[in-house]
Amino acid sequence: MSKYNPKKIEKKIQKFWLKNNFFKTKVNTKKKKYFCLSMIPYPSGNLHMGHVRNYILGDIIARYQKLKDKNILHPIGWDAFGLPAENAAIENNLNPYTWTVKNIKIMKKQLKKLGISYDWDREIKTCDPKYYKWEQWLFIKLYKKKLIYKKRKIVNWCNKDKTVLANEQVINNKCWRCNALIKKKKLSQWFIKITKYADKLLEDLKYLKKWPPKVKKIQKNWIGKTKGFKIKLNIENIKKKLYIYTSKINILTSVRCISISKYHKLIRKNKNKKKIYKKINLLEKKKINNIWGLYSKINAIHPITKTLIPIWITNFTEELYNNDVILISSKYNEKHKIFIKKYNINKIKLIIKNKLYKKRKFIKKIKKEIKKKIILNIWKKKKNFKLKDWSISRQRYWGVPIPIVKINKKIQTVKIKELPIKLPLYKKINKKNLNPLKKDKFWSIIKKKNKKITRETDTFDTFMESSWYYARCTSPKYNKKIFNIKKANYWLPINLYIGGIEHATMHLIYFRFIHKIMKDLKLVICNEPATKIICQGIVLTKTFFYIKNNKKIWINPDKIKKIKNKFYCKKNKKIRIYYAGINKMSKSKNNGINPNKIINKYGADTLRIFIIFSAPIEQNLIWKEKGIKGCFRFLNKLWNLVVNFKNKNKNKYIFKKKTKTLILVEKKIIYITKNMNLSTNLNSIIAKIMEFTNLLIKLNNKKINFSFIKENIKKLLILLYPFAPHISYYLLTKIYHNKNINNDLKWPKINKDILNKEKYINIVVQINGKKKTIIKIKKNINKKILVKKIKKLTILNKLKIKKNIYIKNKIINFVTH
RNA sequence: ACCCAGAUGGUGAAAUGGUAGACACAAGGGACUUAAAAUCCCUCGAUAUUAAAAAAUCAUGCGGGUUCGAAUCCCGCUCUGGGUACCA
Repeated sequence: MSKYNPKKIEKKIQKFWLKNNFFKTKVNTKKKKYFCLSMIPYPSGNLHMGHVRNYILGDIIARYQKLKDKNILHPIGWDAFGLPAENAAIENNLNPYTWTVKNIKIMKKQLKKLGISYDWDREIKTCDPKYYKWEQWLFIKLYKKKLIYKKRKIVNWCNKDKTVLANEQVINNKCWRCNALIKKKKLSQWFIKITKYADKLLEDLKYLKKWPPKVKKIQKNWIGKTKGFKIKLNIENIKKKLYIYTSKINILTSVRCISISKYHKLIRKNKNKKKIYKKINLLEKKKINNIWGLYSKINAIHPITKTLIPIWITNFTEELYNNDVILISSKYNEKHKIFIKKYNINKIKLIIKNKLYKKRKFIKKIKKEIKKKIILNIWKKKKNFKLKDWSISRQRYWGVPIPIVKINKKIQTVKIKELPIKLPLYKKINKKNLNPLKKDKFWSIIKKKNKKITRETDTFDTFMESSWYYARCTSPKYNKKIFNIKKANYWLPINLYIGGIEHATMHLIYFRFIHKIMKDLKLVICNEPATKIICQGIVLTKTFFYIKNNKKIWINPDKIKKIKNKFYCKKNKKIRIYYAGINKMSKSKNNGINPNKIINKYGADTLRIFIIFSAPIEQNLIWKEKGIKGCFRFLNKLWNLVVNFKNKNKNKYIFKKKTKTLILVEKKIIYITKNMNLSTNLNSIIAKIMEFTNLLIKLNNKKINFSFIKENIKKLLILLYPFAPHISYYLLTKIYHNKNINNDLKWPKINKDILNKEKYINIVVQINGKKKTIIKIKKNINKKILVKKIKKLTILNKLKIKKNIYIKNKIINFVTH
């Protein structure tokens, strides 16, 4: 053994693990189970540091739980459908399949290099017909349960991606993926009734005790439950009724008008429809962002005063959100106030049933009437949710075909026998034809016995695939059913699910929802898919671009050099580089830092330690390579410690029991174990392991008891094993003189008795809460003796002590005031 | 606007009512070396005092409060980040 050469040993150890099926998922019925899952990646090209953080964290916990002697399920897969593949395919003249498969290959290699403990035989690819067959199956089941419907609705439309987006996928009125402004469009779409589960999704949040409170709060707000009243209003001169939901019923005392969307029935079925739409068009053209309204010339009748309330068409009431009918008053909402002022809408007349009142009495009277109606059960309280049904169809090619056919204009699901409906693979896809399925008449039109059958050419939202994969992971090759129910119920719920906070309202809601559906279909037993979640922070880095043909072109920070506060491209200094601030690492901004560079230079273990040590896991991390040397140095020190120790002659060591050191070590192990169980403070755990290493190096130089140090080196290497598995495993094999140390890989047991051996202890002496000195004294000493001893010290001279407070074995505070 | 989280050295950060700055990075000094790298040792929040050591005072965004004792709890403010954005 000589110098620490990570490249060599990591390769060697990885090969050994693979050869010996080290990470094969096994079930030993005597042991507990642990299902550790990191959200599967989208195969975008290269792994970047954001991925690395996610998968390393999962690996640390999975390896730790294995040391705790549990059955481990730690699977991986690829969320392989989606738009970027299509866009990249168009750009590179490939097909999405080839592009995706190529990327999976690259990223798989990188994950292997990081030494993540996956059972690769269980890998899942969502673009595999054997996988999505069961998604189509599930869809048909839901269709039959009447949880699926097709409807023309206002939807969010991204003009750049040419597709529909769910509400959850719209961020600041922009597309979550490409950041283009969203347009509202009326389109026929497939929906899944997530609203039917809204109450359950909200209620069950309280059982998720190990979920980050932040995620729960975001979900709660997103579901947005309110309790209010749905009231029926008559309309002047028209037989139709108008239903209004409001959570503040007292708004009836100050209502000025009613606002409806331009698509409301009253407008769509109006005689003057054409005229009205013409006017609306003019208004819309004028100023897009301004509030506008148009009086519909229809009036509703106030349910209590019986006076008329004008109905306005406005641009801030849309069917897409909650109701498309709302009561407008200046009292509750700033926007409404502005609207009322702008159009000078009159106050409500102080008349009830033709009787004039003074303002105060008028309000009192209305409130009384409202109460009456509630007590008489004429107006009933109703729940209302902000959550809307999930639109699951997309007008793009690279996704799961929706298993629907039209037979003579009648919509039907495909027969289960016929599944999977495979997505045809084309050599190329054309920029002008973004949904080639539509034009592929071989695929979309089937002729059977004079019947003309046409297929649905929309595909699923890719969030469908990621909503149930975790259950499939329990039996990825099972082909009789969606998954092996026995196995799913053994492994579920997920013990730890790891992913980014950005999924709080998207994936993490869909995934809970689909789980609840699967529970109702009796496919799973447990109530929630995951008992614990960690949302790791985002990895950020500097972002740069240059301009070519009036287009922003993002350039990787690796290719940039800073000279005198100006940025230059390393290859071509003439190109003007613009700095775009610090952003999330992503393919779209070309600012992903490839881990390969660091692995090649320092090894995977150093990278693993560094990314965990740099910041608390929930916190965002601005990528800086500066600290990485320190982590490499630490592993080198460890290496040298073991090498030096092994090369030394046993006989030189003096036998001496070191209780003090034992206590120090035990305290560290207790701290580390406690935090490993909670998966918290991982950065501090590394700090503790560093301290432990430094301690052993010191002791080794002092030539203390050979076997004592040997035992502690073993402990140290095991504690480090989840974080830096290669070097730890390698050094352990050297210590044990055995290549297969499987049986010795066990987390050290805590021995609290050692702590009782502690005889002397440090006590902090304070005056008025400020530290003055520290004294070493016998543990559990009597307070009176302690005070006597301290009074001998000069610090208390000339002070009038009024009282003292003693915290046992910790602190004594003398108070003078 | 509303809701949530946060603000600690030159930097990443420890400390969840009890010794503020653990563990690292960077920096400076020294040893080894022809030199570099690597390694090892020392200094490292601020202030003034001292030959030096020890000790002292001030420091956790700002202003108050509770407490023997506050980075931590409470009230008010400033800034930063995140969520929501019409149904009030």
